Amino acid sequence: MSSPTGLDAALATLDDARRRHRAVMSTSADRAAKAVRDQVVEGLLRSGTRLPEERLAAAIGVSRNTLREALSQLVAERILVREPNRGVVVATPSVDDVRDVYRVRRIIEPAAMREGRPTGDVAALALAVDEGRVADAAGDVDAVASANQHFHRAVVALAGSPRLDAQMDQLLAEMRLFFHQMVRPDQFHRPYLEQNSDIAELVLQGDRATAAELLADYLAGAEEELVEALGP
Amino acid sequence: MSSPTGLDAALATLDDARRRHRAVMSTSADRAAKAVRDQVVEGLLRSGTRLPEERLAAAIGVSRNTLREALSQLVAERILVREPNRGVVVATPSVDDVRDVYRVRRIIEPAAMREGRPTGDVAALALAVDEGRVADAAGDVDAVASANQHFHRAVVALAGSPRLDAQMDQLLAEMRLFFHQMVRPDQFHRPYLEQNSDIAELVLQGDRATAAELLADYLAGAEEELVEALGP
DNA sequence: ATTGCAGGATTGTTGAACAATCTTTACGGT
DNA sequence: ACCGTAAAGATTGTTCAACAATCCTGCAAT
Repeated sequence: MSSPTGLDAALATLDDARRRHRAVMSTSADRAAKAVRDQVVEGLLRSGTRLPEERLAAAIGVSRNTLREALSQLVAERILVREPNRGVVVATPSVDDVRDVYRVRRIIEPAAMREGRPTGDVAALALAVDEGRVADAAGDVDAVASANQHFHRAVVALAGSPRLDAQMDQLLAEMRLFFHQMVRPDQFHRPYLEQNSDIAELVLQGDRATAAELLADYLAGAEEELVEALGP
Repeated sequence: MSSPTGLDAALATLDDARRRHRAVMSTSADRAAKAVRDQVVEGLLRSGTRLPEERLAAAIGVSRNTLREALSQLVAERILVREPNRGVVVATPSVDDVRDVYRVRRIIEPAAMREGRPTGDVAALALAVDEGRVADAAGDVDAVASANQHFHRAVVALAGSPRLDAQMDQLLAEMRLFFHQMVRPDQFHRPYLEQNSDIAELVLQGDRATAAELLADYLAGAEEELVEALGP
């Protein structure tokens, strides 16, 4: 089927490039969604703030119709909440939300770890651990938080499942909302550096079962700490 | 805080009614999304068919802008696929998709079963089993398929997790796409009636651990059968 | 057969419009 | 001063019409 010249391969490469290019550009609505999502995740848009369509659209440089599409997307991601006839508001997660997110994480993360398909990138785990160490040494609290999220994303990526990856990304975005609502989030992530390191070590040694168990305990502890820091 | 008259309760009831009313009506885009989703799930819109915005919008009785919002939602649900500058098409699931959906189901369903929170409705399981028996007795193949889906939805509902429920609904919609692409889907679901019954029995007896194990095996078998029936 | 090129169709995106609904302000009664 | 209410103003939900960019089709020319 394939030609003797390298043509087929070259064509495939070009096709890939085109696909990547389109993925980068994406639609206007996706870019708008990303813009808003980033602001929320970054903590610039706090829980409870209302988002007026007209002004927001103008700020992002997109039409109100397009923005609307973006906002619907974010509502589906549970980052925003729609209040009929009153617009969308940045979600203010309840304790129930924290418990539910952790319920899902406690199921997905250890399971993904045990799954461990060849597609899964083990090195990414170690990388995230290092990233955390560097950030901690530099005293950059936000970077430590980011590294921690990268670690957990890498854990789920071990399963090599696009659907799990997508859901994990959503859960991590929700987690950012939790953090921004904590009273004193400063030192929340730091203690987990050590545990991440232990878990990565176990995975590298091939002992996924104990790694998964450790991770489960870890998550249970983190959940309680978060509920504590959030419950009024 | 509560008044001696039943006023507070009455107000709360009215508020509930309003909320329900709004949930039923929802937005125009949500209704459009449901209309298209139903057609795909029902099998009236087959994999690969292109969906022209103008005609579709007219058919549903909604503006092109609103339809667009609905289509984006369905793309996010993986029921449709967007081909840039060429519109949306009903997704044609690959074997990889089947494997990934089952990978997620094998993780989520047994875990939800083990979770077993008080919120979870055990009776719903038995109900779905009965529904399947009735449908089978009536020789209604589609109804057997529906009952089977209700069973698995009930399994996940045992965890009492809104987020898991939402994901399961998406996965089940994707499953419908798989079925409609099978060569001979007629007798696919029937053999699972028995297994569903066994699992429900175990759960009712409180032996969730073995129920979960049985379910996991069941899912692994179903996956292979589906891949077989789909692989060209 | 393949290439090049008009012409038509469809998508991506915008802007303006309008009814329905919310919010605010101002007003008048008590 | 307090309360409810009515008018005014702002915002949302939704539609329509438009237009550039892109894709598809058929046809002619090589």
